[in-house]
Amino acid sequence: MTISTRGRYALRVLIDMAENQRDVYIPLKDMAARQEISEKYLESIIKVFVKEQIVTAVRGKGGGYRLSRQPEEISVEEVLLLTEGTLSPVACAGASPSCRRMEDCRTTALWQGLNQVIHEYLSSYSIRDLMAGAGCGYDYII
Amino acid sequence: MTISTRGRYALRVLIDMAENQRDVYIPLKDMAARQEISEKYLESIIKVFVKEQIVTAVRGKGGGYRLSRQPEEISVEEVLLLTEGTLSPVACAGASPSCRRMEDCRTTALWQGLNQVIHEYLSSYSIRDLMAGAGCGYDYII
DNA sequence: TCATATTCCTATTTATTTGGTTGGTTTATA
DNA sequence: TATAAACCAACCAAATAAATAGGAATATGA
Repeated sequence: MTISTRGRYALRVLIDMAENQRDVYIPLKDMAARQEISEKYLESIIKVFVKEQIVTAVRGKGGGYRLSRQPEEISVEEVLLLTEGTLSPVACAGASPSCRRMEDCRTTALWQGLNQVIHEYLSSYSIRDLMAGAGCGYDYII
Repeated sequence: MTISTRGRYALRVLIDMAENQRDVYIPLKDMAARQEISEKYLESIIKVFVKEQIVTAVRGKGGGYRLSRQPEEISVEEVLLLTEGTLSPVACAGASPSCRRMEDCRTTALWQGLNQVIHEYLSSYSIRDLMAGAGCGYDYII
């Protein structure tokens, strides 16, 4: 039951983009250095966000990446769904449950409930909430 | 972010034990057949519950397994912790967080919060709650 | 114009975890 | 004393995660 490096790195790099957003594009290289993540690996992670138009990319010298939306318009759940595929802890509580034991399974509702609390929690946070200085006097949400 | 078959099978077999508990011991074979799980694999899963004295085992002919405690005294969280090792979705929110980036990491609190909601949810359910006929008029919790 | 800096693309590699299987030994009972 | 049960220690195969490699396309600015 873990969130993979892909998801964690994705979040970190989107926060990095949000915090360093000026009117320029930020080269992957810079973010990889700041976040101490391999450039090539990060590249493969960021790809899907470009495709989903959460991030805008510009090629060539002077190019780089920037967020296409405001940080508060990007939810943590959305980010993790794109990297992890699903956030459901078990297949039977996911988008298309399929298990021939479901009918007399005692645990289906348990998993669906777990799914629900995870969904509620993760959808309640945006990239903005994770940026330095956000919320409640701490640097972090509490 | 998934609960492995080990955890799911463990829950199912403990529920099976609870539902079929008379004054006799239940052979692994019977439960494996009812739950459609390989005997040998189930054996390797059940081992830890015997060790932790959640289940009592009796060897030899006429032997088998039974719960050592009442179903309401066994929480779902406890069961899953024993099979999954940890329920923390990321290492930095687990029992012994260790990441040299923690100090200026923006996501630590997010993961700790997620950990917390999962903990609260899973610790609120016992094996009893998952048995057929438990709670609220449905066969399942809702 | 052309070296340089960037993203984009496809494939390959390596490590780890998951989900088992094999082949027994030991223990108790009817 | 045959049989049915739990116990034990390896081993294995497939899938997934976590990168790495090597370049092609594209834009800039010196």
